[in-house]
Amino acid sequence: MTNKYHHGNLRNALIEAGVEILEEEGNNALSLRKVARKVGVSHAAPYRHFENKELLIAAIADEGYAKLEEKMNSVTTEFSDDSSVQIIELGWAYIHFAIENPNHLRVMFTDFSESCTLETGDSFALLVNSIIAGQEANDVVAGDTVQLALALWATVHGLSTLLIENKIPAVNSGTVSAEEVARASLLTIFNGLRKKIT
Amino acid sequence: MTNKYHHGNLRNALIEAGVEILEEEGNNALSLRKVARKVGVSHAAPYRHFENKELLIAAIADEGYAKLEEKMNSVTTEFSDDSSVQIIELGWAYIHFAIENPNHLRVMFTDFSESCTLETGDSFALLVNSIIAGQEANDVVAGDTVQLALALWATVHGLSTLLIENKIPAVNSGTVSAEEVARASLLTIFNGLRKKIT
DNA sequence: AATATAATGTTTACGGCGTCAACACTGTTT
DNA sequence: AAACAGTGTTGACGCCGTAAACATTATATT
Repeated sequence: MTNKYHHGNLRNALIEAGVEILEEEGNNALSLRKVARKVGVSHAAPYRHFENKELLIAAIADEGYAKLEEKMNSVTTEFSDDSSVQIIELGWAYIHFAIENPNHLRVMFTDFSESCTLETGDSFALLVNSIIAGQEANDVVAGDTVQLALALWATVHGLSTLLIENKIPAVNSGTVSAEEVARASLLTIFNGLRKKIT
Repeated sequence: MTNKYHHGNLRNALIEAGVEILEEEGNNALSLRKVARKVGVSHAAPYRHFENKELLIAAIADEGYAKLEEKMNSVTTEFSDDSSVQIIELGWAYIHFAIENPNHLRVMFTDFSESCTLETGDSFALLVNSIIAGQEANDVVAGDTVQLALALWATVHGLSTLLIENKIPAVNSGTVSAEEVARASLLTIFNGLRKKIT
């Protein structure tokens, strides 16, 4: 075990090293050889655990989905008493994750593996449940819940990518913060989906 | 111009070849050397016109912004008599462009050059103007017009990326078409921004 | 028109990359 | 104890981005 010809947990070590390189040096710097070097293993060793580079990246993406889901889970319980607040905070959690881990999010949504989708995972279910709760509380408008969730997800995801790709000039120039833009947009969209309380 | 030297219009030829490789073989296949080969020029020739690969890609991205803007321009005039329809069709034009040129859109929003943003270009202005028209027609809710436009843009952009990255299972499985999902989501969001006419 | 100069293209070279095949070590099964 | 499957190493291949030195041609200067 301590003799390092056989590493022991190489697969996980490679994923972890990959995540670190991704976050510290960016997408372009992520190479199989660099990951191997970081773990202290020969350049071909990763091939015993990943058929090719794309599959290592897919595993890194999975790590991201898990991290995001964990975060959204904790937000769900934290704001469980008000479904409207919960929906907004779920959106902000997603965007905040993107801002803090831009390269990780990019990988999660650049990967070809169609198996990895948020909608098939549990994170999307959290959003759907929040909306159902909102509808039951007679606050969120009636309608196809999944359709509402998909539209909201698109908004949240769009804000995330626009922010991390620096496509919003007002944020780039420092006029407003990313969070301000994100929350304002979320409220703009979400208020339209609420029953007007006049 | 001073472009008629050895090859002729090499700079533009490189961009055009790059766009073709991008659309036919995908992002990963786009290399400076392949572009040079396609144009029939030595592998170092591109360096007389682009300082590095990233700048060629930036030029390709600019090409995409121009194409998208052209499309949105024609939609604007085509649906100039109804601002609500106009807004929806602008959104659909954007998403349709993404679906037809997924790799091009990816490049437009993966590029680091912060100079290229839709909001500083004319396309965003088209959307803003449509919303102003909607507000003047007393159909779209009052409020910060740019804020409304940004939120709508985020939704449209989010739908575009989710669709081209195959992140919507119902579309992947063929249950519904991309256009159906896109239009339904657009209407869901947009109806919330309209004054309720009951 | 002759020549100088700047613009453009080529060749050669370097190190990094993804991947493969052949080989080496190790833990497990027989 | 021997065979085997799993895991890691070494070396090789061709492709890549990039840089330097060189070659050619268009334009400017005389």
